[in-house]
Amino acid sequence: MYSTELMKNLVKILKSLSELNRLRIVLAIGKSSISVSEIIHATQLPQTLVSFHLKTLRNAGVVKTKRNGPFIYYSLISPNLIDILNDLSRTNDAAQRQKTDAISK
Amino acid sequence: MYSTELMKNLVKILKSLSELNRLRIVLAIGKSSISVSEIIHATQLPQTLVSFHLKTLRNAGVVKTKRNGPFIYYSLISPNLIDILNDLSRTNDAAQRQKTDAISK
DNA sequence: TTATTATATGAGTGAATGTTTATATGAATA
DNA sequence: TATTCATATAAACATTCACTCATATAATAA
Repeated sequence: MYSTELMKNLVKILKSLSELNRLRIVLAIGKSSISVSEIIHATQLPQTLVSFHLKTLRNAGVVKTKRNGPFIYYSLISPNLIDILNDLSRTNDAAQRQKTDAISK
Repeated sequence: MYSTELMKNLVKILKSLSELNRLRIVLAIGKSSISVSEIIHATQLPQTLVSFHLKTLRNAGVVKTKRNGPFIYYSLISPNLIDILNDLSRTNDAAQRQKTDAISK
């Protein structure tokens, strides 16, 4: 089904999303376009750390940038990533409940 | 939107999926239920390594087990995880094409 | 041009994580 | 019971990775 290439790509995205601060950044961006300053403000993370993580997200092909004067605006290349993350969260939530239910029987 | 708890849970799943060998294992399991031997055969990975990764997937709440004699069968707690991964892969594929297209202009 | 603001990069450090080797457990069979 | 097969665990090692600190670049304003 999946070629090695596709799988490696998938791993790259998953890895880029699988770190709390990066996930917070991605969710802060959401379906809009916000500057690094706004990301810093939203996440309360040090500037260098935000920049560092944004690089990872760029390399993974998750976000894209657009400069406007001194500001650089970040947005998701595929905004529906947000929907996918919501799906995953819901799915897992249901799974966790299932697990708990099974034990409590 | 997301509580810290939910985000940490999401990170845990994402992290469990964001490693090539674990992803291969998850995809090998797919929507069915297969024994460890079958996983080993499908992935061509050393037995200890498969066992090791299965533990991570169990801890992340991604897979569940059912013993049948000497065999232990693994399946996804939420089989629709497969659909979500497909979505993510398709989404990314489209995004990559978008990026390439932009450059080739 | 100098200073200031916004953002990125590089080096260094410590912690987390994947892999291997050796060993253990648990079920089935002789 | 002894042996074999299926699977799991523990320790040791190597590598990856997140974070911080210091510095660089790029745009704007004074």
